[in-house]
Amino acid sequence: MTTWLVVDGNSLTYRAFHALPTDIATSSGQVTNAVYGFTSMLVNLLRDHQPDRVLVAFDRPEPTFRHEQLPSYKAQREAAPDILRQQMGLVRQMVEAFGIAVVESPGFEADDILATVATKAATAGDDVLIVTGDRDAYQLVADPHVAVLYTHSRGVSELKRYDEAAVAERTGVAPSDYVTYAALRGDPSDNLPGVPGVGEKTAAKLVNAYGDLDGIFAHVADQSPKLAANLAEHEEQVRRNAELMALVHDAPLDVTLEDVGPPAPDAAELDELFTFLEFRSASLRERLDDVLSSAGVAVVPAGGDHPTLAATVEQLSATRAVEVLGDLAGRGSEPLSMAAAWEGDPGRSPLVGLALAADPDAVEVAWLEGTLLADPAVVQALGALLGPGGRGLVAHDAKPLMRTLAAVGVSVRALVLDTAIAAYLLDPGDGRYPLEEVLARYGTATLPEAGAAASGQLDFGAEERPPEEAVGAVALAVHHLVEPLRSALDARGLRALNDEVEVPLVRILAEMEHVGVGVDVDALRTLRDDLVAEAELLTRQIWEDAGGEFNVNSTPQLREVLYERLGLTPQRKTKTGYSTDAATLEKLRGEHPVVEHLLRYREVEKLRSTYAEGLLAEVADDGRIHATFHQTVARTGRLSSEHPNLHNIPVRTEEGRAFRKAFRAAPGSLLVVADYNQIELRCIAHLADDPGLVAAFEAGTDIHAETAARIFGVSIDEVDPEQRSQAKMVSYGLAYGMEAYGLGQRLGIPTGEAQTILDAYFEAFPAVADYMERTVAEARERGYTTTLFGRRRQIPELSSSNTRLRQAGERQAMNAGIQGLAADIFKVALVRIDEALPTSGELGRLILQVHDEVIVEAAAEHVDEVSETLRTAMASAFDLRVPLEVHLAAGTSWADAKA
DNA sequence: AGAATCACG
DNA sequence: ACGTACGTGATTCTG
Repeated sequence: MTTWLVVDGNSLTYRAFHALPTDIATSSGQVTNAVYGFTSMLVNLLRDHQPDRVLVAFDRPEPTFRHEQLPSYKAQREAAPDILRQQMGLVRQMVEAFGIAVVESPGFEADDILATVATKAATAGDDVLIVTGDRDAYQLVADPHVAVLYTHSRGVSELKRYDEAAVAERTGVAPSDYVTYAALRGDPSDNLPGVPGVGEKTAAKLVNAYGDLDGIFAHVADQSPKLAANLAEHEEQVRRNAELMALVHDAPLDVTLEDVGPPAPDAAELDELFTFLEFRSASLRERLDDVLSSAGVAVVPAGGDHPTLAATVEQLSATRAVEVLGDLAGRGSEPLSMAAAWEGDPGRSPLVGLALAADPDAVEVAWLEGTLLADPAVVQALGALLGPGGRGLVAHDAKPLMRTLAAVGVSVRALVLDTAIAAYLLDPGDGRYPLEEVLARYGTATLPEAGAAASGQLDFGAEERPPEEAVGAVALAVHHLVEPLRSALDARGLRALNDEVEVPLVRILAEMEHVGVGVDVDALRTLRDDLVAEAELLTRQIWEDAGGEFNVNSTPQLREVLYERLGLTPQRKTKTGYSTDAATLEKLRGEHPVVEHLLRYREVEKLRSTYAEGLLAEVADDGRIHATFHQTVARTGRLSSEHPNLHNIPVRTEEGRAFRKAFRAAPGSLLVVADYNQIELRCIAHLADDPGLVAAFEAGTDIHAETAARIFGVSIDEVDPEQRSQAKMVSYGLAYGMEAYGLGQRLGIPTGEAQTILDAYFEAFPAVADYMERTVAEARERGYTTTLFGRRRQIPELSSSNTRLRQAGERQAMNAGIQGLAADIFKVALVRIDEALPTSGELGRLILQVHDEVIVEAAAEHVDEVSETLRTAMASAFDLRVPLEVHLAAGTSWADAKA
């Protein structure tokens, strides 16, 4: 039995493009994400299916292309980003290097070729497997010899097999009826509208009741009046859809099918292409080698071999450790790599041990048991090796390691590269950068399985000892990544940001985590007890209002009570039903007494659970809270805080501020709080270089009044409070890409009025509008945004055909440059502050940061000096076209530190 | 695991 | 016609 593999090159490249982050790129900047995704999938297909005959079909648009008559279709095709079009050419080269037939037909789409080949082959009795990202191919499995592998909704790594039964299950109709069904439903991805009100369910029902379009339109009168009218009105559209969706089964082909054979890969050419495209993934390489050997082609080991990193371990005694650490300090200019394992949470639980590797080719790594950190001589040796002037250090996620070392008094000053942070800078993704994946993407070596396990979560149960060899392999892997990551950072202009900002910040954050912030536990307990009591009272009151007991914390139950039992007016809908959030309840205030009680309950419950109970649970034995600050989570470059989140401690209500009162300075110290005034708006003024906005900042002390005066065309003295608050809201919304609707909602005014205000703003500050437009255009072209410091953020949604997604991408693009620049400046400020404060900590120590605010615990007698240090360091962190203003205050608690 | 809600900048 | 402000993390409930 002959089996065919018939691949749709266009739709799969397109799918790969959208599934993978767009910055898979060569060091010269050639974007390769779609080529990579396609190649990886092709290799898997060849390996898993071993077809007798294989071909890849491509679109060949011509004026006669039958879709070209649709203006929307053509526009979409032309809107495809350049980086996708370029890659389509590379995909072809790749297919050719695999020795696979490339088939196209002038004036036909790739899927017409799939249909033509499938029909001919199946007629001859062959089995055909079609691989595509286009649902139209479902119609082809009407023939039992044909099955379709369709890309899973998430990208290209998963393919789902559709035979006749699977299509019927997915759509509710037989494959032979698919065209009729799809014509009724329409296909938004191809810009083909269907009948309004007819979705998948109705379309399937009509098809199954009346068979074909003629049957359906003959029975229009039998439908409900609304459906009948819609069907009648859109008959022409539906018939045209059907014509466009029905695949052509006799497209002229430029190959003879009998001549199509199995893949005949050219190993040398593939190797050259892989090298050119900088495909370094060891896993892809292995899969390719499988394909090459089953095609009977000798594997050419090139592009560097991929050693599996095996480490032999020297277990160090205390005396030997001092010796080895001393040796390492004295010899070699290469940085040292380090990896560690903990018994529990990295950096927060006892250290099992750490491995050190002196160079990438080392086979032997040194292993220090965690217990050695109790030995003063070992600690001193570590300090000499890693402290100021010590040998360079690289690690993957160095902060937990530094925190552990800070706890024994070693301030690690030698870090030169953190491979997790480098990966984050190269492509800030989901906040997770497992060493294995970084290695697959940028490296030339492979981690053994145990090492992979160790690199994920270096935490092991009490009974299960971590294999030292595995941790050692991690240290070697980190070493192997130094060169590729450095050149990748260089190629993208990220080296300065990495070396001068992110890397120095690691130790600063580690020490802040280690020092922690003091809290008044008794005060928190009192708050908790009061809140618990009030929450109980409110619960009873709400039950009384509602006429029965229910779980007030349950949104579904509350929804039932409010909108069904009590008959309140539903406002907004969420995915699951009517909303009950605070904005909704505000609007329902007058309708029933329960609303008031609910609003209060929510407030009390939030404070009780998240802040009272939540913070108490995080207080360590030393009476302080030691949060973890994440440097590789926020896509904009901001920091985040976890366990607990110290970035969202209440401040906006008096009651909430009680929690800030519980954050206290140690006896003899004060908390000095320094925050940037309006940093994001100042960033906008700088980036847009808007003369009006710059002047507004230079003019006076009240930026919102200044802005209002310019928007409403009045003098600064004539600005009324409402105008000022409207101006303030516009300024805040600006950085988020707010539209008139959103502004109106927040100001409680109609969208039209909000639009008038927005228009007036952009008329007063035209360069701001230009900046926003420019930013989005540039991001759309490149697929990513950059800050002034070069920080990148991929925004693949910008090329989405889904309007909602695309608009969300545009807002992200507008925001990323602004929030990101503010974050960059803030991080520089932290580094400057750390440089300016004596390392002894005798003046004060950084303990907290909240996006634009830093808190230093300062010796009471040095508060003025520390304040000046903070002001200077922060104000001079970066030169904007407007001054960076710093607000300072000091007090015994976070709440008291206000001026 | 995801949704809803809400705290912060 | 639709959806409508960016970025985080914690808590609670639910299927």
